[in-house]
Amino acid sequence: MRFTVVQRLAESDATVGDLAAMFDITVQGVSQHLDVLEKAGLVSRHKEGRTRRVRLEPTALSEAAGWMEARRRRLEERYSRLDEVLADMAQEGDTR
Amino acid sequence: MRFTVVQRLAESDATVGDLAAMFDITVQGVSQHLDVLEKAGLVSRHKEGRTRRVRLEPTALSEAAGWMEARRRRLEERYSRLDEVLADMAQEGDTR
DNA sequence: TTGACATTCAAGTGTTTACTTGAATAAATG
DNA sequence: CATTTATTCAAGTAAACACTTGAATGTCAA
Repeated sequence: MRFTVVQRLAESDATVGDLAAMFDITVQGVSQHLDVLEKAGLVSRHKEGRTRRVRLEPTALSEAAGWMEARRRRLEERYSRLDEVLADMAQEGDTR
Repeated sequence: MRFTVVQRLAESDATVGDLAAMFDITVQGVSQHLDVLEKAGLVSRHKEGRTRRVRLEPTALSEAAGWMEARRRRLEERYSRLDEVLADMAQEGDTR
C-alpha cells in the first residue's frame, strides 16, 4: 500500500483526497500513511488553499537508489570472482 | 529486521545459524525471514554439506535500484521546471 | 457568519507480522 | 548404526499495522 502510494506520487503530486479516491480507502487512512512516509522523509505536504499538495521527495529516493546501486556493484564483482574460483576447483577435481 | 538481514548479506554470504547468532533471534525466526526474502527473489539458499549458504541476489537489487533511479530523475526534472514557473510567477507578482 | 469541504486527531478493531517453543528431516561424524 | 549439528515444519502468541468511524480544526465562498 505505502509503496503503491509512492508509485502514484512518482507520476505527479496529489492531494490527500485524490489518493483516498484512487485507492478506495478513507482520507483518514491516507493521512496516516502520509504521516509515516513524511517521518521517513519520503514525501512532504504543502498547504495550498484548503487542500494539501503531497509531493514525493527526490532526494530520499536518490539516497536509497544509491545505496542499492553501490551494493549491487560490490556483489556482482564478488560473485564473478567466486565463479572463477569455483570453476578452477571444478577443473582440479576433474583432472585428479 | 528484514532490511538488516539484507544489509548483512551485502557484506558476505552467511548460513542460517550465522544470521541467527548475529541478530540474536532463533534460527527458526531467521528461516522464516528467508522464506519471504526468497519468494521475493532477493536471496537464494544453496545446500552446502549440512549447512546452507544464503546469498543476496544482485539482479533483484539491481532492478529495485533501477526503478528508483528512473523515478528520481523524472522527479528532479519535473521539479526543476516547476521551480522556474514559480520563480516567474513570483517576479510577475512583484512588478505588478 | 454560516455552510461546505479538506484534512487531521483520537480511539477502536480485525488481520498480519515477528517472533517463540517443540517436533521432524537430513547430512556429517564417531 | 547412533549421535550430533543445521535446518525446516507446525502451531501458538503478543505486538504492530492498516484500516475504520466519529469528532475537531481550518479555509473558502455565499
